Amino acid sequence: MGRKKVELKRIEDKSSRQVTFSKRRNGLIKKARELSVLCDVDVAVLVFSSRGKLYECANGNSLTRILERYQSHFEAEGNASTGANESENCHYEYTRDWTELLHTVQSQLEGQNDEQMSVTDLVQLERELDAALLQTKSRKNQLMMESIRHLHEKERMLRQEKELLEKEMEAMRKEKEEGWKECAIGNNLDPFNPEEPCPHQRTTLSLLRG
Amino acid sequence: MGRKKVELKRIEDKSSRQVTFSKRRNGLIKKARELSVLCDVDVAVLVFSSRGKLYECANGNSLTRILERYQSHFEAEGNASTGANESENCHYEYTRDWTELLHTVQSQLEGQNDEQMSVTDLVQLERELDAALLQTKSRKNQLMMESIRHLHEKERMLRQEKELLEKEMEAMRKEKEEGWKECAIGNNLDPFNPEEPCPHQRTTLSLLRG
DNA sequence: ACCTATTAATAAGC
DNA sequence: TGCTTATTAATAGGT
Repeated sequence: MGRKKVELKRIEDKSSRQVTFSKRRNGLIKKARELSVLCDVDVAVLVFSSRGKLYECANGNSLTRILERYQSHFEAEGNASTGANESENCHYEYTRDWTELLHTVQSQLEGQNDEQMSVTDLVQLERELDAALLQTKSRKNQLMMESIRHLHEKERMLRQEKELLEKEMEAMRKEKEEGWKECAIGNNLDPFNPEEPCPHQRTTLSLLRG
Repeated sequence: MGRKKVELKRIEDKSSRQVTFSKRRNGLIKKARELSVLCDVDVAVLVFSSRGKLYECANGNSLTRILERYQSHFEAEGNASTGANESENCHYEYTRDWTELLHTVQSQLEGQNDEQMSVTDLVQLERELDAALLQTKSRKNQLMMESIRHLHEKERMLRQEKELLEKEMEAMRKEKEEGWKECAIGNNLDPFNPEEPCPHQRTTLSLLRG
């Protein structure tokens, strides 16, 4: 889809290859996003340029995305709580750790780390990432389950209200019919309705009866 | 790029969504393959359908190898003759019966395996378990999100119904008041009620009036 | 980066 | 699913 049709083979010219890479990479990611939104599915795209070790990803469920989200979240509420209780402190500590973690991973991915990390370091890193991931997933699940529970409760309440309304309505309908009947045959007041039915009515009815 | 421009939002009609999913998934994978060939980079695409099925496209080795864990299965169960190279077999629909996997793990745990499993075997086993886990999580998420959406819709409906009932009730209340008033001042029948109000009533009223 | 002629993807319909 | 076609979207090559 350009000025010329292109063959499906490696572009030999380095510059053109780089340009095409950039354009098509963006296109691919855009399309991945569209697919995930339109069809409501999870999509991940990873692109490893052989040299620069760049990587890209699309859609919410990937590890990277989750970690990024956590990072921004952390940065957003940065000055918020000054550690009132233990659990808040704990949370703060964790997110702080994660930010560091992210930086570590990032420099890893960018190859800027000058291959400093030993296998032991990497094992440790993996453990920490696993922990972060676990916590993230746990929190996500918790929120989703809460949401579902809450919605169920809401539904229950609404059903109850509706039922009540329907009953009231039925009662009203009956009462009205009764009322008409009684009014019609000259029985003045609705015995079920203790409310004073407006003095005028009482008077008028007395007159009729008398 | 079709007969009509489409909004970037979830396609609500299930059937259209499925069709679009199928088309765009193929398109995405095609583009991924083109990018990897033209620009000589490693690309991985993972797509989890709403039912948790995994479609993937991966080429190259480096870190992508992590994602290639699924490939061995297809080489195993498909015609192995189409071996060729990795990037050729770029598109799979991954469906697997996990029962076997579980049996393997079980014998592992029970030590009945006579520690036959080599590290290589265990690596493979880990990969397969990872895959199973991924698919399971994807499916779980899908179901939870569906549930939430559904509950929201239900809530909306119930609110609407309730509103309607309240309006009806208000109308009824008004009507009733009107009715009482009219009855009281001697206007016999409810002009809004076309139903024949039982002959007896009519007779009685006539007598009263006469 | 931006610009368009051109090709490629795809929405709708069958 | 697969095919067709009117349209839109992506992008190759140029600046």
